[in-house]
Amino acid sequence: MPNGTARSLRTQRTSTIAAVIPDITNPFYPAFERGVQEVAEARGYDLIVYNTGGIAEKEHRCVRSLQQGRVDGVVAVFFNLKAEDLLPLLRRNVAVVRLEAVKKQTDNLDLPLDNLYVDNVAASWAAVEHLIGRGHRRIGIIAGQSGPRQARVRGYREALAAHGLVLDESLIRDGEFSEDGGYRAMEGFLGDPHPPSAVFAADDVIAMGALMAIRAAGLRVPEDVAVVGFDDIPMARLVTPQLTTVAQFQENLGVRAAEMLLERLDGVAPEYGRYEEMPFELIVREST
Amino acid sequence: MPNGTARSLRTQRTSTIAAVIPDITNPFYPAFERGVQEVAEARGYDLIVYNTGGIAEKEHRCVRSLQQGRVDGVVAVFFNLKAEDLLPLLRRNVAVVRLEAVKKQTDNLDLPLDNLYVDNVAASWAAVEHLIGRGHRRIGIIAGQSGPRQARVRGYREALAAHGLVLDESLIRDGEFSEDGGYRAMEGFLGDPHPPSAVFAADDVIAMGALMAIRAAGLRVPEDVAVVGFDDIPMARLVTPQLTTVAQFQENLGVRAAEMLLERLDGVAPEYGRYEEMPFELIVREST
DNA sequence: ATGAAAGCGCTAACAT
DNA sequence: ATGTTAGCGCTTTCAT
Repeated sequence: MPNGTARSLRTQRTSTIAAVIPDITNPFYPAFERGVQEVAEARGYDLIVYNTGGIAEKEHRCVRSLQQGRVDGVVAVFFNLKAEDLLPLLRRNVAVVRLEAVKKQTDNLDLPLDNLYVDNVAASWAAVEHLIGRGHRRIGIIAGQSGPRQARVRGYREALAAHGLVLDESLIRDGEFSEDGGYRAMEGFLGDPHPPSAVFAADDVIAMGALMAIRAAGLRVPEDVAVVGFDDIPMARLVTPQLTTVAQFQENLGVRAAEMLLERLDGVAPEYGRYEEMPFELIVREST
Repeated sequence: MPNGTARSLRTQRTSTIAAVIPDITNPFYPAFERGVQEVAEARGYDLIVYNTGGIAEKEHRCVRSLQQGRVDGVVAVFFNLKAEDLLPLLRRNVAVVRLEAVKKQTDNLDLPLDNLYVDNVAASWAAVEHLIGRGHRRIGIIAGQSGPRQARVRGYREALAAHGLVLDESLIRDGEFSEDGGYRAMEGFLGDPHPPSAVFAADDVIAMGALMAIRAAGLRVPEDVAVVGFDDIPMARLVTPQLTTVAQFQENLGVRAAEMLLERLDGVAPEYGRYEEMPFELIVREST
């Protein structure tokens, strides 16, 4: 049985890739990781996983660790790092594919840095438009705090504007991307003199918390308050009422990201970075 | 920035450990992985993750891959491998900690192989006894197919016997550890002339499927059929009705397993393998 | 075809 | 204290 370390030193290839994600206990990521792993494994690569908590300092530490040459490439979901922060990796010839929430035009056209993204602005727009179509006029958003937050709030704003609805800034609430954050934000809404009749939760975990808060207040979904989520995590169709949400097919995302990475490692990728858009789909269930 | 590969070759240490799990998309494992990672990261170790699908052939392949000396130690949940299958790793001085479903007395007393286990027999016993205490006399089990299946069925049998209930073999159904498996098995029960009034699902994912099948049949939980699960995955308290289940605190499990591994890597573990028992707790919610 | 040897980038031992 | 060197186990080149 040959020694992999020695082989790696000699060949300058580690047969290992890294997945950098915020938090594996957020139900969005297991399927993503599995997607990455499927293709990695099929091609004989091991997978190292980093959890950054979506925290800038840990993301930086992660990049530093990856500079040690322990991996051939990395698939990453960064909430804070910019393309320039990845330069040390690229210079060391470590390939990088990022999962993004929007297409950033200015970012990295001249770097060999690939990007995959779901158009979160359009997706949020679709979610909010669905609510408007159901007759809602007073629609709140529980927005999360980082990562895709900005894109999703923007979709919300644009959808309202497009339909001539006034934007009430008090209808935009922040919370963590956690059930607790969703619960508390929803409690806040329900304590208001004019609570919204529908709420767009920036992810399904937040939506779960919102659902619980609505039930705890003795109200009904969707009759009293309608709820849309984002991500279509496995739980979404298991709760009562089943959650209307925006699917972004996380396993596919992982598969495609890993494929793009391997294409680059195989030297068959274009010289400069690609931006590849991936589909979303509004899944209408019972909560709206 | 020093080259980690060269350093590893020289020092014979990789500063990497592996977590071997069946499937990260089973909601039991993300928290376990995170527990392992917390302590690994705190001690400067990277974490490689393998998904085996609980399949014997992939578990073997995994061991072979780990023999290449890419890791210092491994935390593993094997469904098929025995202690002897791990000998190649131990001989290569790769430390191993297993998560088990029972204490196997005969297995590895003379190997430097550590084990962590939750007493699945006692835990299942507790779940079934709870059902009996609620007045149920005809109790089914949906048992899964591998891994902890055997221990959980044994707890079920022993609890029934201890309370003088006759064991009806037709009340033991297999399914995969999946929502689908649970759904189909529950459908089967409901189609019977004498369906059970309560069902013990061998894990929470199976229980989710059972819940859906009961609802689809127009019946109510717990009035028509009571359901207990196993694991206390995050979903368990989010479904309606909230699921009664046996918690085994998976993040703790991951933390302790990683600690045991690092103790061995630090040379402060006893020469021969340890069996360490971890607690479970029956969490009574609304489904029983 | 088979075999010998150089060297990947480090660290630890040793010599100065 | 500082500098030099051997060698970890492989792969690949080059010589036979």
